[in-house]
Amino acid sequence: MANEVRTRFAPSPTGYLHLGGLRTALYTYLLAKKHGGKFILRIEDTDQEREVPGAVELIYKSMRQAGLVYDEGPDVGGDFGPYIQTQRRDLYPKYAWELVEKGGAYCCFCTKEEIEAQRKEAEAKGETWKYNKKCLHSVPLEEAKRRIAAGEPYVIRQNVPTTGKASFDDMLYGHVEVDCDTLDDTVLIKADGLPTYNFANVIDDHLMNITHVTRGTEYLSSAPKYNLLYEAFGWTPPTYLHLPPVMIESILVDKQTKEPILDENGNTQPIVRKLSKRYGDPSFEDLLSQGYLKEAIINFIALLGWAPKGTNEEFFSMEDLVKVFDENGINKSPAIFNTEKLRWFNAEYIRRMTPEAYAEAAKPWLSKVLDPEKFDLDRLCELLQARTEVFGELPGMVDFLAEMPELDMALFTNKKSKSTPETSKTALAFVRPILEGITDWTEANLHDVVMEAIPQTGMKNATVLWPLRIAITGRAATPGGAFEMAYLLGRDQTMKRLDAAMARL
RNA sequence: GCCUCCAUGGUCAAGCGGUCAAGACGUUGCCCUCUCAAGGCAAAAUCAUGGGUUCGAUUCCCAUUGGAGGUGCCA
Repeated sequence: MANEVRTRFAPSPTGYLHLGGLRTALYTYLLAKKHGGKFILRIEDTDQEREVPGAVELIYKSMRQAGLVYDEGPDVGGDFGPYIQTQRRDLYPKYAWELVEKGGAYCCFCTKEEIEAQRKEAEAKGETWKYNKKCLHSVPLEEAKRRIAAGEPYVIRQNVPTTGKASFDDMLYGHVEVDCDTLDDTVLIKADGLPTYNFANVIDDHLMNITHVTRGTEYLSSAPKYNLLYEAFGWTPPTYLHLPPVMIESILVDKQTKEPILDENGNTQPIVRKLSKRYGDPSFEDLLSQGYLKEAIINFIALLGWAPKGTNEEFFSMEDLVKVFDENGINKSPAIFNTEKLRWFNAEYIRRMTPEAYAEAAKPWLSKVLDPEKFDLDRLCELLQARTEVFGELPGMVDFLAEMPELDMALFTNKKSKSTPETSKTALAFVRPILEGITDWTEANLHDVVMEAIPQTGMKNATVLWPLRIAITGRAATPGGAFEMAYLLGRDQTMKRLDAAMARL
C-alpha cells in the first residue's frame, strides 16, 4: 500500500482538548478514513515547560470518547513509534547534523540574552527582527564542532536563503508563496537538545510516512519554511490542509478577576476571540459533563466551518461523516462557535432517542433531586423528553416536585388564562373537593373527572387549571400540565400544597 | 510596523458570470393548547466599500476597510 493515506493529529499536552482541537482531530480522522487510510496520534511534548501533568491521558480519553479511534499512537503502538516526541529525542540531532552538513542549517552560539537584546532593540526602532546569521558567517563548522565538544551550549538554526521565494501548496488555500528575506533563521534544535516544533514536525511526518498534514492556520505562514527543510533533505513534502480557528463571541472580561470590562457608557463589550481554556471555554469533556451527547457535539463541531456538498442534510453520524466529508467544503475563514445551535442539535438528538434510552440517560440526573422511590420517573421521562435540551438542566426543571418552592402569589394573576387572585380562589375552592373525591389517582382519572366538572363553573378550562397548577408547583412553567403534575406529586402532596395555597389566597 | 490568509443575514452556511441569492439555528407573529416545550404555518434579516473586466457581476482582477494568523530556544 504505497499510496495509503496517513494522517496524524499531533496535540501538545498543555491541557485539555478544546473544541477547536477536537475539530482538527475530527477532520484529520475523516480525511484518513474517507480514503481508507490510517489515522495516527502523536504527542508533541518538546516544550517541557508548558507540559501539564495528566494532559496526555486526558487526550487519550477524549479521543476515545469522541470516537476518534487512532490506528497508531503512544498507547496503541504501531510500526512507526515511538509516538511521543520526547521518546524520539535522539533521532532529531542526527537529522539536524545532516542538514548542517548539507548547508541547510548551522550551529549558533548566541545566547538567549543576546538575541533578546537584539530583538528589543529592533522593536524599539519599529523593525522586524531577524537573526543576522552571525554564527553562520563567523563560526566555521570545524570550530563549531570543537566548541560543542568542549561543552559550549548551542542551538541549530535553519539556514534560510536570503533571496528567492519559498512556497507550498495547500488543499484549501492553494499556492502560498513568500519572499525568503521575510523569513527568519528559526531554531531547529534547542539548547536542551530537543527539537522545536518547526523541526520535529518535519522529521516525524516524514519518518512516519504522513501523507496529509492537517493543522491550524497558525502554521500557514511558516509552512513555506518547512518545505525548505523538505527540499534541503531531498524529501517529498506532504499534502497540506490548514484549518481556520474556531472563535467564540463573548464579552470582554478582566483576565484576573473575570469581571466584565465596561465601556464608557457602562455597557459590556462584545468581542470575538479564539476558543481558549484561559477564559473557561468549554472543552469536550466539559460539554459531556454538562449533559451534551457526544454524537451531538461531534455533529455540531463537524458543521462548524464546513458544509457537505450537494445536500441540506444536517444530521450525520460518524460513519456518515466519513462518507460525506470533503475538504473542499471547509470554509476558509474562522467560524464562530454558536452555543444555541449546539443546544438545538443536542435537543434534537435527545428527541430522537428511544424512550428507553432517554429514560436511562435522564434518570441519573433526575435522581439528583428526586427520590426514585417516591416518583414515577418513567412517566416523568415521557413528559421531559421533548423538553430536554441539555441533561444537566433536568434537576432544575423538576426540583419543585421534591419540595414546594416559595409560592409567589403574583403568579395567580395571568392574562392568558384570565386568572386573578379572586378567580383563582374560586377555582381552587371548586376543584379541591373534586380532587379529594378521586380515589384512583391516575392521570386519566384526574383529567376526565375535573374536565367534566369545569363547565359547571362557567369558567374556561385555563382559568381553573392555571391556578391549580400554580398552587401545587409554584412554577410558571412546568414540564406538563396540572393533571400530570398532580399525578406525579401524588394525592397527599397535591392536597397539602393545595390547602397551603388556598390558605394564602 | 512587516509578512501570510480571509470576507454572503445576528450565527453556521449554499452559490462557483445571468438565481425572486437555498437551507439550518436564533428572532418575531399566528395555529395547537390546562403552563412550558414539542409540532404546524408565516415573516423579518445577507452579498463590507470603491474602482475595473464583461452585454451582464455575490461570483473574475485591483485597491480600501474590516477580521484571523505569523513575526519565540511555544506549539
